[in-house]
Formats: sequence, C-alpha cells, structure tokens
Amino acid sequence: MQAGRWLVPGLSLALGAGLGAGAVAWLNRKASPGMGGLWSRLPVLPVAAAAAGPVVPTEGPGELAKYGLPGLAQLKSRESYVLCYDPRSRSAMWVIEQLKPERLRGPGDRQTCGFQEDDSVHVYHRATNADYRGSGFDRGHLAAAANHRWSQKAMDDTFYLSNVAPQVPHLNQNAWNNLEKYCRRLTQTYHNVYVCTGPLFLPRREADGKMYVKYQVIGKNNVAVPTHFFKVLILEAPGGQIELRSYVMPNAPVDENIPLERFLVPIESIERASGLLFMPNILTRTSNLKAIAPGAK
DNA sequence: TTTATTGT
Repeated sequence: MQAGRWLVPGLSLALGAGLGAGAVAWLNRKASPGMGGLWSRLPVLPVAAAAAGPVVPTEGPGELAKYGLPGLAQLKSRESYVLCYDPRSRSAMWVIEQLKPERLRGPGDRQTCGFQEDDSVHVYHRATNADYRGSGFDRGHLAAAANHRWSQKAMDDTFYLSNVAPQVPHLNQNAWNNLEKYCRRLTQTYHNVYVCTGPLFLPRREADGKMYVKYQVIGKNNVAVPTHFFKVLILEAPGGQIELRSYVMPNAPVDENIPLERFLVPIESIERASGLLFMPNILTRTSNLKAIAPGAK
C-alpha cells in the first residue's frame, strides 16, 4: 500500500480547513522518502502559539507530547447523564443515566426544550440542527428526555446534540420509544435502574462477499447514521441481586408488536461490536449477577 | 403519553 496515494484526497480537506482558520504557518520540512512532498504542504499552527501553552514538560517521556496530543476521551458530565463523545461520528459513544421513580415526575417540560449544538465540542466535530434538517432522520435522544422530568435543567441537558443520533423516525417513535418506556416502568420494580445507551456501526457482508462497515452521513458535518442502537440495563433488585439486560435494535423501521424480549442480545455481542466493556465493571461490583439472555421469557 | 418534523 502506498501511503502517499491514499493520503492525497484528505489533503484538500486539510488545506481548506487550515486556510479558513487564518492563523496558519507552513511547515518547511524536507520531504521524507515516500511522502511525496506532503509534509512540506501541510498547514500547522505557529510554533509560538503552541509553546504558549503551559501544559507539557519539555524533557523526559512527556516531551513527545510537547505540542499536545491530538485527542483524548471527551467525557461530558451533565445534570442528567454522563456521556463519552465520539468526535468522528459527531455523536456519543455511550451515555449512562440513572433512572429513579421520583425523577420521572416534575416540572420538566419538553415543549420549552429545543435541540442545541454542544458548544463544548469543537466546531469541526460538532453536529448542528442544520445537519438533521431535511435528512429524513429524527434527532433521536440517547438519554431520553422523559427520564428527567425532575428538573428543567436536567431535561434541557438531554437536548444537546451530543446526546442525539440520527434515528429512523419510525423506530424512534415506536419500538425504541417502547423500550424507553419499559426502562421507566422498571423503576417501579427495581431499587436502581442504570441505563447505558449508544450507537453501533456493524459490519455487513456486501455483494462481493467481503465484510464492510457502511453507514450514511448527513449534513455538511457528516453526522454518522448508526446501523443499530444498543441499550444495556443494570437493575438492582430489592433482594440485592443485580440483573443485566442488553438490547440491540436496527436503525430501521421495527414492528412495535414484536415483543421487546426478541431484541435481547448477549452483553458480549455489544461489547465486541462497540469496543466497550460493561461486564468487568459490573462483576467487580457484585457477586450476585443474573444476566437475562436472549430467549428469556 | 412520548417520540418527533415541517410549515406558517
């Protein structure tokens, strides 16, 4: 594989963004063999600007991060949830929330809420309302608004587009909505209900017999349309037992008459597909785990 | 009831 060849299409993107930003210097560096002069054309921030930052040691192991690291986990802790942002998909990797019966009721009013850009995300990696407009997709909550009626602020926080993913309207308004209602109902039976929700981008076999991850992107920010969504429920029963239920639904119209149990999947399949791990965290917290697997009543 | 979008 020739790196130079497949890097070139991305170069025009980098140049466009760099020129638009204004504060651009040109890195004058001898072209290394095989790079085809690419380095000499890449825009970088002026060194003075980078050096102004206090953060990184200039000696020892930290020196390789002298000019900063290009990305770190983006955790957003809000009134109603904690989420991990995925700048590549312009959405969340996962959102975790705690459901309690008393939090399901209160002054929170959906009518006063509006979906909002998340200003804490860099504009390059941020979804906007314009991206969704006319796309044919709903702005589907990951942490649901109705889970947080206990405070207007808590409900408002669910309307950040970082807590949203493009969702097929029929799914959002029917089967997925039913799954969310079911989660709220579980607060009547269980002392504590933890819900972790996120998108999946699952590989699929194409006509040539090979596996590909293929997904649509919408808007000028290329917001990724998930192929599926998952929900992992951690339920604390009154007796102290912990129950685990994990669901996956395709981002497609789903007949709402199909029982929710049919969407149960082994937690391991979500862990393998998502790159996330739930079980080690759960197991260190309990020796009393009951996993509700597919095929359960 | 809750999930939304679009148009005026």
